[in-house]
Amino acid sequence: MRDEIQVPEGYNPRDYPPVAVTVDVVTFTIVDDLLQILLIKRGQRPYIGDWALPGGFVRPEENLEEAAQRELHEEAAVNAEPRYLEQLGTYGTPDRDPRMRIVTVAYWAILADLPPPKGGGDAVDAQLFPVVKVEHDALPLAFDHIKIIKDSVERIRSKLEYTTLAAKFCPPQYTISHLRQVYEAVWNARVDPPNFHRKVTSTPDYLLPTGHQTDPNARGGRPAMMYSTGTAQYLSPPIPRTPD
Amino acid sequence: MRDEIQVPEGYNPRDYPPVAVTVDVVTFTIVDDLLQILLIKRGQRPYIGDWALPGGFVRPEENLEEAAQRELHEEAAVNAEPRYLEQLGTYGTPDRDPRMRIVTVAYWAILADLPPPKGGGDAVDAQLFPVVKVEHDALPLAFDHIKIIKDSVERIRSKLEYTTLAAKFCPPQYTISHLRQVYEAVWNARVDPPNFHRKVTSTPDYLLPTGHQTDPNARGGRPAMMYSTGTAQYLSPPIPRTPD
DNA sequence: GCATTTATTCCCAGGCTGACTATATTTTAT
DNA sequence: ATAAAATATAGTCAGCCTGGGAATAAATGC
Repeated sequence: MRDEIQVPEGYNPRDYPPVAVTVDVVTFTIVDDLLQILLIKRGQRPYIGDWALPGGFVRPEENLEEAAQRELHEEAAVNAEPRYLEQLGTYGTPDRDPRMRIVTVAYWAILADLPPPKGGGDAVDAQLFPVVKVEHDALPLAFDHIKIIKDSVERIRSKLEYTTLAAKFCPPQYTISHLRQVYEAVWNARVDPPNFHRKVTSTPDYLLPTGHQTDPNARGGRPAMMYSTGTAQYLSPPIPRTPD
Repeated sequence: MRDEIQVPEGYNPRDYPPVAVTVDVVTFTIVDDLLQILLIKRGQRPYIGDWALPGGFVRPEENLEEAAQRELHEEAAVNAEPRYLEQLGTYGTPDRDPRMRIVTVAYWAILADLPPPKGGGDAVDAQLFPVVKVEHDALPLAFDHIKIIKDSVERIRSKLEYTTLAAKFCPPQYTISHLRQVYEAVWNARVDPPNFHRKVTSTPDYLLPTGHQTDPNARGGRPAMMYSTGTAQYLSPPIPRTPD
């Protein structure tokens, strides 16, 4: 009961079903205390004029992850290296692209301090959108990208519970309040400052005191200690979202 | 700065890089109180004679998940439907297959009561191997399948901490001891019976008392209550693995 | 100075946890 | 039949952890 398409020993490398492989990237950043994602406006059919995730074909000699990074640079005109890049999952419903069978490997990335919405000089029409708006289906999105986005949002929200990834949104030195604002933006919920302070400082090798104080951007209030990020990858114990 | 391989509006559907898409499936079952996975012996080059995950090309009209199920049936001669099937991740290093660029979408499945090692009458040489042996690199494995297997083992071990998936290994009615043995097999560690009992019964809508008692397979000891599986998907609270 | 703001430390009652003991109910050994 | 062993399940308890808040520290704005 062998697979009919099973490849015999001396097979012709073209004897495989015509399927194309692309990558798409959900890029998260925090602007105006809101979790936002980067989308580009489609300039061609199908879904012309709709918003889509940056993405494109995987080239013959590159890794999937390399392809994701490249598309981030080329399609979204992002200069900075992503602070974090992780595979989300693969979406391959046969009719997800009307042109042909396309299987896309989705990635999600954390990019801090994304320069103000690109597209200024380039031909690239890239723009940031708050996740809360996209979640609300308030934007025309191409293909099955709404599903990819929703899956990635759930992933990052969940990962903040048990990993130290929130620090990737922060500059090299940051305060615990800054970190807390990351959590509040990603979870779109309030987090109690005293308890948050206790929790993040309880994981060893996570927040390294720099000795420096005084938040330069302070707008009143007691100056905060600044920290840099240690080697810890996981929070112990986790910081659960309140079911709210 | 557009992608050179960017597809123009009236593009030729063949203008995409030659990449093939396959699925591979890691099938978990418990035999002899050990977590085991199903592997098939390769009958052709490359890696002839080595063990590999069941898998094959995705057909033009089928979903990735459908392809995974089909390969489980065809390649591994498994009759039963998997109790659970989940995408693990996609592996696409350019040289992972020496013949051509192959991107494989890996799935993992739970299959209970897998009939004794197949291959009796079929030409399929499929066999179960304890995960502890495979983890120990005690088996010659094809391609990058050792990595896929290790990733899937970590996934299932982790998922037993916070989901009700362990019950998928059990028959329609089962005892809490049976469920505990699933945890012990998957985690390869001892679990304290009284505390386990308290923990699994604390999640609402998880274990439904059937009223029936008497474990038919009992070998001494007080008979246990039998339960069926409710609708709960997640454990609240989770049952953490002890770091050992 | 005094109100306001933010950071950080303390406090505490209640819940939960792991480790353990105790009891119930069966089979197996003698 | 009786004891011993095996298994299931209930109970105990000290210590940890948690969320909620109060208290204190240290700055700015007026």
